[in-house]
Amino acid sequence: MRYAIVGSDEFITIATTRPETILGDTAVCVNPKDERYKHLHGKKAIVPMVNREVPIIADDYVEMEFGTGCLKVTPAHDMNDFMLGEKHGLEVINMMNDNGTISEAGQLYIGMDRFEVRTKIAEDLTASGNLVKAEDLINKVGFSERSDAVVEPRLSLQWFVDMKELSKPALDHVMNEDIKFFPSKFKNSYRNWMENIKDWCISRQLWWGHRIPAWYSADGSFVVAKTQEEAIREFQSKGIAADATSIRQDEDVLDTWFSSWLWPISVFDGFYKKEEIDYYYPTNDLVTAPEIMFFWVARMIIAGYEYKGDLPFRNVYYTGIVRDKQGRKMSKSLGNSPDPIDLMKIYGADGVRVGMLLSSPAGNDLLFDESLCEQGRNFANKIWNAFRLVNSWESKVQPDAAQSPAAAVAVRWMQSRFNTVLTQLNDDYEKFRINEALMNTYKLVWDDFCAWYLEMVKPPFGSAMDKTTYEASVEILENLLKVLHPFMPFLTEEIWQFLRPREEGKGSICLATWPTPGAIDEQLTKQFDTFSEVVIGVRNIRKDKNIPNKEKVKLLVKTSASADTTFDAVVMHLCNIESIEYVDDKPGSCYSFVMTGTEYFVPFTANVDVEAERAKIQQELTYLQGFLKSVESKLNNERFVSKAPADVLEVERKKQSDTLAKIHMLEEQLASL
RNA sequence: GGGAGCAUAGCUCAGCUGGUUCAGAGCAUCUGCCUUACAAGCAGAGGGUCACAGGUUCGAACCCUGUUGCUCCCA
Repeated sequence: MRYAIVGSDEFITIATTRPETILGDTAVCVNPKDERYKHLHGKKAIVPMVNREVPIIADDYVEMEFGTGCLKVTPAHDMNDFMLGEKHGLEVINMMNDNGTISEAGQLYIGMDRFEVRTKIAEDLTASGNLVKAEDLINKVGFSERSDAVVEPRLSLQWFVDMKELSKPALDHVMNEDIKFFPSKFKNSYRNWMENIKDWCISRQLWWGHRIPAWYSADGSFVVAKTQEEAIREFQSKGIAADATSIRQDEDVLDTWFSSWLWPISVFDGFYKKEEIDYYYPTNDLVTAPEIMFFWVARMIIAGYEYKGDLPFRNVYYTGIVRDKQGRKMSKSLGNSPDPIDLMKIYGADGVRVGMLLSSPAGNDLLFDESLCEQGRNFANKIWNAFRLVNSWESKVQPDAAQSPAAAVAVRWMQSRFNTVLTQLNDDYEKFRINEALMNTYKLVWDDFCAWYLEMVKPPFGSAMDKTTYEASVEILENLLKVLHPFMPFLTEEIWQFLRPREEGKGSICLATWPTPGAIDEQLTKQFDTFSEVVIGVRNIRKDKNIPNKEKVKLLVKTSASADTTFDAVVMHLCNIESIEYVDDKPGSCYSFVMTGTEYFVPFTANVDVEAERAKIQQELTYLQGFLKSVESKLNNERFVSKAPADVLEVERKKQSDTLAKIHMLEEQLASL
């Protein structure tokens, strides 16, 4: 469109996608550096159709390369134009009604819809010779999420809360960690928001909500009051005439967060009653989504300090957002959320719960995948089967049966192991590493309890179970149920009830106390590590050499240290070994494996492939020699030796000596084959 | 436009103060097993240029700079 310049026959051309808004134009703006328009600074232009004279102003805001480099300014109908208007003291003409039709202030097309006017005004501009060119282009237009109407910026009167002073304590107390965020990375965006906080617009043009308690009198002044009667008294005390017919309440309602920010207080009815809020406030943990950190969390903290003079909660745990496999947020409107009830029918409530939690690291999104629920169900099934096994022993218990050495060490180890993991779990929870707590619980139950402990104490087919081991097993399982309970409330309750008779009405696992870690036997832990490697070593030999599990084998041990027989009974039990013998000399004709300072031998059975044995040992040798080389190159590096701390050096030297010893043993073996 | 964050195995993620074999887990994959709690299971195995390019350091997935790609929040 072209705008005539006052006092000359020159025109200035401006591009717009909303030509109807020229009815509200109050300036034309160019970039001060733009040579094309320098001579126009301070002059006036005539807005077409309404023939209003408006100033031509200069501002850096205008991009010279965009469009014609010349901007029409409509402060009432564009946010950036509004800012220009404030800066340059421009007139504001609100040319649109709130139903999207042209208002009286627009002068022309009054009462017509804005889209009709857009077409009509193009015709009229053409007729008057002011339309230079029309072209199709694609631009970004906002649509209402609910009604799908095109959003039209329009100047309106709103209520704001001055946040500057109000928000200061909320920033400080999060920065100094009086209130902790998990994960802490959210402190950064919180600080950025709080340091640049804007006043809070609290009025909304909606039908439903808390209505703004502001009242206007006939002369346009206002008061804030709880009721109409109070408002009238308030007006009268100011000497303003007011009665029920002459005053009216603001029709706007409050932003939904304006009640939510009081939630930590109002949930205890804390503005009116003392008893509950005095007991509970401040609470411990708030669990919520990071996307409402500003809307809700920040404002609850602000309100807490403002109205209670204290923090509302100590920790804020931000969960991830559940997304579908395409990465889209799961939402009701998209309909991409699976029905949890259907999932529960397939995987069980606990299975679905575990599946979700397994992959929900704090602050990261979770891409929902049904296979996670399947994993949860499998875990539940595993626990149930473990219970079935322990439970089956009840009838096999013989009071006078002696506890086997294997079971005795297994119980001691499992108790110690439980305490180790429990300590870890407590730390995980302390740091809100919920999914790690779950994974550690999962491994404690599946690997330590089911795969190792139960196998170690399981009596051979047809044998009796002794009372000591049975009772220890029940107690261990009870403790496991307690740590599982937060993740699998239903299953653990069910088993809890079956495991022992419980007192009517008082026997729920919900009422059980979280276990406290007992002693950890470090020595036993180390012995177990060796033991488990021996078991794996024997299993590998059986597998590689096709020695059936049913066939008993012998195990020979040659060790430079004194023999440690703590776990021997368990090795025999788990690997079907008829005897373990400690020998001084390397036996011939054996399969073997090596661990630090100790060699293990299983005598050849039928069908030995000596060549294959040799190749295997050679392969391991090659690897160890390469490793030794890398360690030694480090140790031969003078700069490493002189600068690295003593303990790091010590570790490297130990690696060197261990490796040398291993290589020596393997070479001997190779020679003896 | 302003701000924050992320990039490690096929997938989802750990890796906390730079230092225990050029990296761990779960799932998935592959190979063997219906071994008396569990095949929804058991025993094993393979799989990685830690986005890319520089730099600092005796030593970098980790610290610094740049590049690329992605995500979120605000206006």
